[in-house]
Amino acid sequence: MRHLGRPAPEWPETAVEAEEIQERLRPLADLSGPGPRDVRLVAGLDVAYTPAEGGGELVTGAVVVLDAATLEVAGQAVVTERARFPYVPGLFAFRELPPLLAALDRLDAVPDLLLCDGHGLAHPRRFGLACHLGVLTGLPVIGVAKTLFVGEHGEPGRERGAYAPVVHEGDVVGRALRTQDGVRPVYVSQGHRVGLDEACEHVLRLAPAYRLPEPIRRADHLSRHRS
DNA sequence: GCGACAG
DNA sequence: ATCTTGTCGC
Repeated sequence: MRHLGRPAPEWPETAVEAEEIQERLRPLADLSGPGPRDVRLVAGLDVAYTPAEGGGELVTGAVVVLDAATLEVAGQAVVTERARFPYVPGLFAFRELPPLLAALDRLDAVPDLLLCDGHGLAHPRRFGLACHLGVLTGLPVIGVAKTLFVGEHGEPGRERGAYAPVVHEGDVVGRALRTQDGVRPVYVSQGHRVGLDEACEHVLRLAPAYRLPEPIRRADHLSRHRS
């Protein structure tokens, strides 16, 4: 899938510049549902970190594509490079985007849906990694995070499938979704071209046995073994 | 002003 | 994210 990620023409030097980019791209995120009809290939993305020789750090972006029906691996790609931005809460897309876009470019087939670790709409400026990834690739993206970043929510029911809306500054920005009975919920938020209801349905269907959806678990494992 | 803060 | 062993429980 060549040319999905633009050859980064401008990259922020400061946090202020990074925030300006988020503000400028935010309107481009499509938050209208429902989203793609028939999803055949789903990709999970994750990044692992490694200290680099002589200072700095390396980021390893991994993408694992699964057959949405059987959950069997249909493709994968891994890319390791030097981190281009420091970790700043709210701006970590600028750390993970480069290796992820590079890995996506190495895929043979274009996925119908992307699942990334981290938030989408549930972000201080409503433009987390999932939204940024969607705007840059044009693909439908769902954000799945392990911890709450912004907003608050009630305790979802104990059973798999139960959920509670995450509200931030008066807006519903996502959901705390229980993917397995009795386990901590994951935080699902819209990234691009997928409705919230549909996003939760996809996450639930893709997480038949563990807390995190299978595509993300596979990407997590791949990024570690190759970093 | 102080602390907290996706990964 | 990463640093880290065993251990309690299903």
